[in-house]
Amino acid sequence: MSLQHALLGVLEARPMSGYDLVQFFDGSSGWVWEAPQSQIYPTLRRMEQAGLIAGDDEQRGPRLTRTVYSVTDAGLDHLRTWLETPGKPPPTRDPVLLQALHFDMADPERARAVLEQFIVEQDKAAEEAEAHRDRLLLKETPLLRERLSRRDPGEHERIARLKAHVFDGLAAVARTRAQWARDGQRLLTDERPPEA
Amino acid sequence: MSLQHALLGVLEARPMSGYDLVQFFDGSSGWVWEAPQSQIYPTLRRMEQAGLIAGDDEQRGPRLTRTVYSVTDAGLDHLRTWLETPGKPPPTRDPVLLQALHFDMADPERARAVLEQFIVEQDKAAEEAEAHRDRLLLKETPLLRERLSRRDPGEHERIARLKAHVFDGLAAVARTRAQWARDGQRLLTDERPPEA
DNA sequence: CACTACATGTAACTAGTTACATGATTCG
DNA sequence: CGAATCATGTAACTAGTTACATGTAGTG
Repeated sequence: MSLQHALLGVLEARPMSGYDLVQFFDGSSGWVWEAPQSQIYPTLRRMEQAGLIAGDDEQRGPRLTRTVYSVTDAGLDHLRTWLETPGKPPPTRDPVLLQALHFDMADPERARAVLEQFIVEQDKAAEEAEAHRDRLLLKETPLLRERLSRRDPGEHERIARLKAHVFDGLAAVARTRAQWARDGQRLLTDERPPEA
Repeated sequence: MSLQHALLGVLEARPMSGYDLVQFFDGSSGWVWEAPQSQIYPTLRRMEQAGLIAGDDEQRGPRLTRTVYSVTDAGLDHLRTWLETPGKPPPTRDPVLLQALHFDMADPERARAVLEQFIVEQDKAAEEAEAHRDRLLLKETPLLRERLSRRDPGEHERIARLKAHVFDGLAAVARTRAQWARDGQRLLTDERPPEA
């Protein structure tokens, strides 16, 4: 269950409440790993029981409490070990490729429209990933700043580059997929003269 | 649940038993959609109850029966409708990107090794997808031949190109990801002189 | 007769989705 | 005082994973 690793990775930058983490993973900024609110709270409690994180209760007003979680040494070990362990590839299961696989049975115009929406999504995802990559390279994002504040300044550039590279990958894949879809649109409607 | 659509898509080419479908989706040829045996049999029964497929019991020897499923008209409608319906993008949840996001906390050599295995996997996946794409273009694969046998010969070339294009996409994404990982390896170990 | 392929299932589990539910605090 | 935001949960469900379980038929 990689949600645990995702949570550890974020909490390593800065201790946060469940609510903060929900904003991070449920909202638009759940960049590399998305998760709904209903998954996060139970996971946090299981992680606390497992000793990976420690919760600290803070008073916010007379009646409202929030629990701020931070990564324990055991949690850091757990994360580091996972990080350095090659994983087996997840099964390929891509809805849009599955659709495209049978586009010969579909109305070409409707199939084009399916790809059109896909292209818009992928282009948008690529732009957002590239924008975030650039912000990381400039060390402008709040979370990266918090991370770097506890690291040797000599490492800052390398860390920023490594983080940025992930979003570069996200963008590159999205661009590749968008281009694939554009080629598909051409194939769908291409009226080529029968070959000799 | 797209497994249903995947099953309909395969059964459209040729009626098959659960066992045949298990070979197709569980084994190495589960190209675009992978699924384990334990998921396929129950799904087939649910689809039969829903009227999407019809099972025909065949005797294989005195005591062994197999059920051969074929797509019903309702199943074909269901598939076609889904095919022409744009889907919302699945949440991004990529383990290797999540690992890479925190490679600054890992031993560079171990992180390199994680990427190395990933590169080998992606290159292999790309090669296999490209080989399959080529077989499809030559109309050499058994399933495509069965499909084409019930289609107007004038359509054959277009159908083969559309199917092949899906595997082209699979390959392109795998190549992109492999290249990303290679760039990551370079970043991990790059000893650059501090900039002026 | 042993081995492989054929053929079909179940049980227990983990992960993820969708929807509902409740109340506190802050700001305008 | 109303709205947005803070804050935390639960219930019911679907999808997917891992492992176990059973027996038949064909081939050498």
